[in-house]
Amino acid sequence: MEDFVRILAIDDHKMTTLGYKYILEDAEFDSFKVKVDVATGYDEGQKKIENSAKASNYDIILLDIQLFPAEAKDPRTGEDLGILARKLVPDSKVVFMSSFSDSYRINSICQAVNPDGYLVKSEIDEQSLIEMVKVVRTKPPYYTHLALVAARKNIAQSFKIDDYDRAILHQLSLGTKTKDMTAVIPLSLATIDNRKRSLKNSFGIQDKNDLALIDEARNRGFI
Amino acid sequence: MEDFVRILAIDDHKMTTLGYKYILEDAEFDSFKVKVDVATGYDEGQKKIENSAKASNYDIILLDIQLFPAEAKDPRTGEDLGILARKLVPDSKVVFMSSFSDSYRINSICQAVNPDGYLVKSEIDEQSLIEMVKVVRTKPPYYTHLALVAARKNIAQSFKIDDYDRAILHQLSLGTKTKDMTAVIPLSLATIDNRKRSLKNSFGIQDKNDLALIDEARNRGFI
DNA sequence: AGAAAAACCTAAAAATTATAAGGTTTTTCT
DNA sequence: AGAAAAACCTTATAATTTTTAGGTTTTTCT
Repeated sequence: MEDFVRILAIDDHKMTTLGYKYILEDAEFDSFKVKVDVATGYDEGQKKIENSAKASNYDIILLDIQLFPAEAKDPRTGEDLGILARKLVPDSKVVFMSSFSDSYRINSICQAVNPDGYLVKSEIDEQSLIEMVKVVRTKPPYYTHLALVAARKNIAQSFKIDDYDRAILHQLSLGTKTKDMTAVIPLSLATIDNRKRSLKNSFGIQDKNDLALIDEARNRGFI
Repeated sequence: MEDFVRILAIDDHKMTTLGYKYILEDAEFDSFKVKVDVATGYDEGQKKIENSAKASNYDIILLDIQLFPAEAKDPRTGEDLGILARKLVPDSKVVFMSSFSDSYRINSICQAVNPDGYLVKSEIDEQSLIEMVKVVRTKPPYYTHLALVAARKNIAQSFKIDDYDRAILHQLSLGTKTKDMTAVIPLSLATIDNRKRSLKNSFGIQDKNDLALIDEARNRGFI
């Protein structure tokens, strides 16, 4: 049996969508074949999503975030199309492809759309693109490494860690003694001390020592 | 006339130093040829720097920062060799090659050594390596793009810009209205207002509007 | 094991930053 | 051009953070 997975790829660079198309349509999947429909630009993408609501849905919608040249100042982004898709075709999986791994934007997108995938373009290659289709189809979500790191940063940052905290953690990880940090960080020893303590609190390791703090900070991706 | 530029490349991966050697010795320079001496690891590097002080100096010393495996916990880094070189052979140019573009470390290195070059390894290719030698020889310093961005960040951060400030700048750049930012940033409107004002002060554009703030933030690499 | 150093902790005063509640000026839209 | 909205600014109070000036406990070195 030959099942078809239908994908819509929206990007303002036609070459990019065609790249996705050729790679995915040529790829060998176990139990299905892929058919990729492409849309160049915001308006064409919007139309194809709207049409798909009336006819047969896409299985996966690939959305570039930046759909207008940076200098165009058009506020519409792939995020808006994602929201639209969620409303009109809730069964279609939505996957963002972005050239930036900026954690603010990833966070805002995750809150607004909760996508089934998020790929940072610099991390995409043939393998990961094919893998993404497999994962998103059966057990979403699929995040590339940088996207995951950025997303996790935001979750961790629900308690706030600022530049000073980061500098302290960084110095700790270098093995700088706390008393010598005043030379590098413009805060008093007491404050550095206080901040270390409150970091330990935030991390839930209040009665552990500096090594545990370094460990935990590394685990959470702050170092 | 065939002038020789003598270079010492120190890295704990022999393949890396050999890469530099073959690229630079094969390259065509206008008025000179290059001779690259390699040192694998900290101790060999230290010895060659010490010896060069007694005999003929190197023109350029290329230093990897990480000279021990990450898990080794040895606190000695290329930075220490840089400090040594400045003391023993002040006429040799010192250039760091680092795999991270971490702004804290770049800053600490710039303060301790004030290097004639800083290259982020992911940005190095044949052209840039050759270009680096030309620039460092005649009109240093040479910084790759990421190193420059990171270094500039630290200079700008002499007045402190924290996560909230960055979030505000980011929202501004997205075109979010100030009054709507309270939904995205956990601060009161008054505070966001205050912070925008003090950011303008810090940037020296106190009587300009939000557009000027976005511009300036972009110039300084905060957006 | 004992001394010295560093880490860890507390309390209170000083400084900074956030907020509330007003105002004025500028921009935007019809 | 005029109304409405948003941006911009001020002042006073509340809340938080930093600093100072001491402690105690743990770690490190001889």
